Amino acid sequence: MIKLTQHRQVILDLINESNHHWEAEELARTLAERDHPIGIATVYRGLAALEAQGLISSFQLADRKRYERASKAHHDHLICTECGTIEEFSNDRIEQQQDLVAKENGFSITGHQLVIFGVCRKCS
Amino acid sequence: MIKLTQHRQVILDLINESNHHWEAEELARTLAERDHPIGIATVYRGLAALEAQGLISSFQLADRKRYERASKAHHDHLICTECGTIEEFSNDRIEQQQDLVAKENGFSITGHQLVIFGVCRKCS
DNA sequence: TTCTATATGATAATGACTATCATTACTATT
DNA sequence: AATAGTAATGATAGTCATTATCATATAGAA
Repeated sequence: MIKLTQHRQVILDLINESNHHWEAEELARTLAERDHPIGIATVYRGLAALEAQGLISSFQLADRKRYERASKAHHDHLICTECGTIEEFSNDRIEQQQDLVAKENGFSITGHQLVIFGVCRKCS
Repeated sequence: MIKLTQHRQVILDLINESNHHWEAEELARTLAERDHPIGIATVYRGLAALEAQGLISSFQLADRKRYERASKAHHDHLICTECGTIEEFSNDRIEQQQDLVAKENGFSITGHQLVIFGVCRKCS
């Protein structure tokens, strides 16, 4: 049984403070800055445990994982290729078409990852 | 100026032989089996060069990149979480909605990555 | 208090990928 | 044919995100 230990609670609280998309190393650094250092291996294990319990979500961006609150409504991401800004969006038509595509291909859908890349307003 | 050297041509030919989604190490191994060993660093550099020239495309799946022919029509991927099968699909409505979502958020779209996860027909 | 199970931290290890550098290959020029 | 310049190559060291290992600490049940 996966425990929600104090360390994990602290990680979860930090993630739940905002809509930020956290990298593991970023979390470890921020916790250290707040006088709550947690070993990087413990952060990784904690993130895995929290995700397994459905308390946070993650998505892969290039070669590293980003973590965010699971309590947000389902959404996908827009990423600016200039400044790295991540914005969220939700689009029911896309969701419906994804379900349709899965069915048409004989797949029983379990999830998806959609990232749209572009240049944001500020970087244009 | 990026050259299309013999090594790179061999890599390109292998990728163009099929619709397969190749990992770098897989390419190196297959070339070695065909008595055409290419150093892994050379494979990586070759893949980067071929992609820069628009001759192949890639997408990131978990912690590693997959490479495929660029001559395919644009498509996205369905991946079976049981057996790992990758299938391709194209859906104009999703493409259109992505453009709309980008515009609505003030983004000038440059690309996207969409992966739908599920369980395929065979693994149900 | 004791015992058991799990978490933790530090660090070594892993694996995908890249940098370095001596050497080789390619191509243009003479 | 020889030479020069440029880039590619291969081997391997290095980088970095992540995980495995192991000694120790902690939590909770009995």
